[in-house]
Amino acid sequence: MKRFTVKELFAHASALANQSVSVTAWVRTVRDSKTFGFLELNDGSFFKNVQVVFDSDLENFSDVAKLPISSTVTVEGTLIYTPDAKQAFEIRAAQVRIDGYSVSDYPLQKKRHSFEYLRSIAHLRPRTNTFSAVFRVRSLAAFAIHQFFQERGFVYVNTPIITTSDAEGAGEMFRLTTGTNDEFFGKPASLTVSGQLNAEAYSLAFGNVYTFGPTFRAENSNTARHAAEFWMIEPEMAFAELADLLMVAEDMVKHVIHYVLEHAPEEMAFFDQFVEKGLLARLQHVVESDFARVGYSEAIELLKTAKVDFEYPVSWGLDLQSEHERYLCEQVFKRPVFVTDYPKDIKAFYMRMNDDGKTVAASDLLVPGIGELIGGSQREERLEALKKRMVEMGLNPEEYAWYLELRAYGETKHAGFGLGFERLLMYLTGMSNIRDVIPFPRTVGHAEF
RNA sequence: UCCUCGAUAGCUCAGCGGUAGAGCAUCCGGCUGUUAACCGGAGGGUCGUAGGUUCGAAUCCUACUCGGGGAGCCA
Repeated sequence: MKRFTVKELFAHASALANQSVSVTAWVRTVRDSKTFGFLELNDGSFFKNVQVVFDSDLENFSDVAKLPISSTVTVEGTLIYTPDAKQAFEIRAAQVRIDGYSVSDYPLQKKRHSFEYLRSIAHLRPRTNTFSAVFRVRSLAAFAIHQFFQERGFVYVNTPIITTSDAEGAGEMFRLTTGTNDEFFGKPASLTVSGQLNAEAYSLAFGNVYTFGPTFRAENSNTARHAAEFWMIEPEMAFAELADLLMVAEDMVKHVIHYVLEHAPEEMAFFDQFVEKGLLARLQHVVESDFARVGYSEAIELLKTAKVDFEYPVSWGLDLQSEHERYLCEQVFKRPVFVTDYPKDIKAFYMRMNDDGKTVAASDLLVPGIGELIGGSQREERLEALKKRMVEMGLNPEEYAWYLELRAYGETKHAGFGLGFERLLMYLTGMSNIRDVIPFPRTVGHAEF
């Protein structure tokens, strides 16, 4: 008898009507009465469960009826097509073989659990509806990102996880040690906080490149949006200006949304119903509308004239606070918004100075509910200007010798951005805590599992 | 790191000075079409830890630990 996955059964239910099928899966729930019962099975291949009807003709009827949740069974039976019932089809069991017993203290019950509790059993939570949906979407979104860049000729570069450059300017680093006093690499080494500088080198050879890999920040952040280990996508484009970069960023976000809506409709409908009401309408709106663009200076004016009492002051030269970012994208523009041309003093040394001498060609993409999803800039390609900025910001140009050589040997304008993959997932799924979109999250004080 | 809220049964919570409760889960029984099935019964707790106030503390006070939310840092 041919064995099918649950996904295959759902895909071909009408064609398989009245045929003999076999499926091996875990028991999600059992309901029984005196002479018959129902099993709901899931084998991980599909979001929905397959319903199995079994009756007292089975020699092991009472054993099956008492199966603890998450036991493993192989069912052989006839597929009954039931398009008018709550389930599209069911399997009338001729035989239920018990492959492996679970036990009655299985921590996942047939009820809603809090996300906090599920975090404490991170090894089991992928068996729940919510996390099954989250991590399938995570997989699809990762593929969609590769697809987007590959189709546009970007070269995927694996930038190093271990780095000895001491001040990439993107936060606290984890120091690496072998446990002895020797410096394995001859000098202090750390886990990377960004692949950007390395990606720039490759963009000045291949033109368009992107990285997609893990990133580490040793910051004592305790929020729903920060983790010590997360994944980041960093495209870098030669011969490109800030405006070119923003177009790519917008197209990429839309592509990923489109892809997951098309390839995970059951999961996305589940999020819309149980995680964030209105999610599908929100994403549809994003795909169909143009992202807003506003200069930092104009954004400051909008905030100054806003009829809202902000906790933090607004004035030109200060960085935008969370409440300001939220006001801009949620109240003023009601969609994702690129804020561009920030004051040079609140941005990194490598960002390209604008002609006004006060602002740099940088942009953050702010989205409702998440805050900063993307941070990017045109890079300073002019060797002397770059050196000048490094000195002004207290960096030693000698430590960036190879980075400066990129400018010396055929300088050209180029631009890139960093996208926090988990933040994108939060935006796609409506999940509100970054710890719930990473399989085994690492945050301050937490690296279990 | 700061602010704030919280910690009571396996899970989600109520009780807020006077002998510890509910729903779900578990176990037992019933039920011929269920959909987080339903109905009946049972078992299950040194009320986060340590100290204090009080005749008496889950309840009030202090410290600590852990967790949620917000802020900063950022992606």
